[in-house]
Amino acid sequence: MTVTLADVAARAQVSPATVSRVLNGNYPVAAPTRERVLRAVDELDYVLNGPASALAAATSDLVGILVNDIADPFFGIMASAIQAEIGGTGGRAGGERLAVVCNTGGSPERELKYLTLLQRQRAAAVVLTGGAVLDAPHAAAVAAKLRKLGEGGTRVVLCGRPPVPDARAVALTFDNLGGARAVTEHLVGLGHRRLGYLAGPEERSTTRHRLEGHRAALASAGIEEDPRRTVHGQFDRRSGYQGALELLGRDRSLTALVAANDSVAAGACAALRESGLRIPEDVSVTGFDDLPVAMDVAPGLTTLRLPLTEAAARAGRIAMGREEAPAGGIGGVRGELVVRGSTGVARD
Amino acid sequence: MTVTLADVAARAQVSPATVSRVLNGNYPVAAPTRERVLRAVDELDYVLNGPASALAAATSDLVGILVNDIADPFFGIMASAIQAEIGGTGGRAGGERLAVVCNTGGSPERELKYLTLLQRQRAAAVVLTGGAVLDAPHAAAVAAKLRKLGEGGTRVVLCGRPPVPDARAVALTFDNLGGARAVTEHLVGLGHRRLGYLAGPEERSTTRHRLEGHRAALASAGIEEDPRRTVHGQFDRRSGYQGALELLGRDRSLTALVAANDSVAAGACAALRESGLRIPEDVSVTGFDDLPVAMDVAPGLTTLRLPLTEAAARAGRIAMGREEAPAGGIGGVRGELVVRGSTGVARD
DNA sequence: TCCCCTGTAGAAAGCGCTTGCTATGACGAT
DNA sequence: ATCGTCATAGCAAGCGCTTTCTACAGGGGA
Repeated sequence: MTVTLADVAARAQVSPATVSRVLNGNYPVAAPTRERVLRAVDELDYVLNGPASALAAATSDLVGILVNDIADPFFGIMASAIQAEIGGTGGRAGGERLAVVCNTGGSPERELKYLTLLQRQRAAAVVLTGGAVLDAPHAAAVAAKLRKLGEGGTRVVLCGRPPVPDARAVALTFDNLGGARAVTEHLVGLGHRRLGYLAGPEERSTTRHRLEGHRAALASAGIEEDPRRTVHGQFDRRSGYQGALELLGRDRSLTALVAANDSVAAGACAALRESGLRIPEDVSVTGFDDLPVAMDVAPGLTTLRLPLTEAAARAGRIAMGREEAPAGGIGGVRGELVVRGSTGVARD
Repeated sequence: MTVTLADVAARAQVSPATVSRVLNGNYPVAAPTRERVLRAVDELDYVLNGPASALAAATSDLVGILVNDIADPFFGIMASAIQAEIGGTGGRAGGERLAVVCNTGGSPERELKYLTLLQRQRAAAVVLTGGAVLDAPHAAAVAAKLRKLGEGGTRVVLCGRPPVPDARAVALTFDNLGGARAVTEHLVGLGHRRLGYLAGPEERSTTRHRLEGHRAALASAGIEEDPRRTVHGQFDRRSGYQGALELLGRDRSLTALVAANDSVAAGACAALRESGLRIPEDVSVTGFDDLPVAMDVAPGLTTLRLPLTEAAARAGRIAMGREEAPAGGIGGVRGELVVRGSTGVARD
């Protein structure tokens, strides 16, 4: 029924071993023989059986990319950049891996499930992107799983995620704290003293670090922290919309809204518009990440640009073994404040 | 080194066959035996070897999702919905498949490459989303590949893609033509007679069909078609921006800009704003798809809402064999016009 | 001339799992 | 008491590939 290695071997009048070697290109095969084999492969339209190959070789050409939400452009952009580095060129030796994106939906269970599935497939590498869940038991479970993956020969790379101790995993961390501080400092510099904060999901590392940066900036400006000026939600537009209404309902005198990311900020802008508040005259708004949407809201969003594409591409290269891991297995990625029209001097 | 089925069998004092059957749950195993096995699995922290299993069973639990551009929310949303249906529950029998998203970047070569890779992995199903490349040789190559996949037992589902003849593939097609006509008719109804069209990549089916719908609406309104009022580009924001400038440069008297999708429309809005033109007083703008960005541009985008999530979920279910394929293997999906602030009566 | 080295190909032993077929009790039926 | 029938469990034969080890030429160097 299906064509196998043996069929090719028969047709090319060589042994299966030789065919395998031609296909993998990691053993000397005389040129005429090679050509004969290649011709047979072509004539029979032979397709290697992946599972069999993976079983025999004890590795596969699968690379997993875990994302928290594939519908979120933040992850779409990273996944795209990683995959571009992975879907490379030629043979097991060279590259030619199947980059697969797995959507965890931010759920630790599904994250573990996917890691197990990838472990089961004996994946060549795994790249985990975005914030981690900080809940201790889950963090421990994930760490254990990553450790096992590493021991099993799977290369593990974290991109935009805190390092995992003992898990020979390379981590590229985003400077969320510093970035968030820069954003809030910008606002403070414009005279804002009453700022609302639209945070992400409570237990997420990204949420935590950005919030810390915000608070650090407030503290060093001598602004007292008021828990009623922070609301938690998801990292999406809807949460931004609802959160902004909530914050404004609690305290109409806020002059600035700091959002956990650009999608949230976009939602906040919509809420402000509908409330008849002008941006930035009445309320300034800031985002984070600098996704395309930052340019679509009017006025353009002041935000912190994260070099997502570059960082993700680097993660992909490291996962493929085409680039050195940073010293100590941990590399930091910094962002850059981009000032657009959504922020202005505070009213009053 | 690694724990195998045999280890589990030894520990549970049963044969490997029994362990396999407990794990797959498709053969009667006495309750006490089953429990003993399960306990052993747990104690040894056993993880099934996917390749070995796939080899022996001649199928795998991989489901491929092909997208043209993972960084585009259009595909992100669909991938997310498909994956949600696929990353189901329990055992080979029940569902528990590994949904993997493959980013073709719109390139036919990569599309073929991924299909081969999936064929190589003996994927259980493949879902292809979004427009197809219409170039004849490539279309034929893809069709041949899909046919082979189908013969190999892989279920093939097309979502938002034209049907492929002879390739026992289920197709869920979007009514791009009808939707585009509705959009343009809306504009014509508002008195617009000079409309620019920002099209997608030339050879893409989506581009073609939407353009046809637009032209059909113009024709039935007795508006003469002017090729200088159409520009082609990518399905992204940047193309919308540049295309709008180009179109306006050619003919400043346009009163409406019809975009191939929302991202393009968002770019066009930015271009209009920068050109000092008001939306919709000076120029009306329309999008297509109704992605989140449609609500972020100001004013909100009049667009054609496609039920992406529903359609994709359905495609996922069909791929999993959990839902009947539509009669004849082809199902149509219609959109709905959503009128927001970006369109108004034509000036003059 | 003989031997050893280098280059190339084959034989064969698995990799870890699934599954058709067979074996074994335990029962109720005859 | 005897036998057919279920319900379970084991045996063993692969699934299609990789890779170690062995075999065999041909070609120098001694």
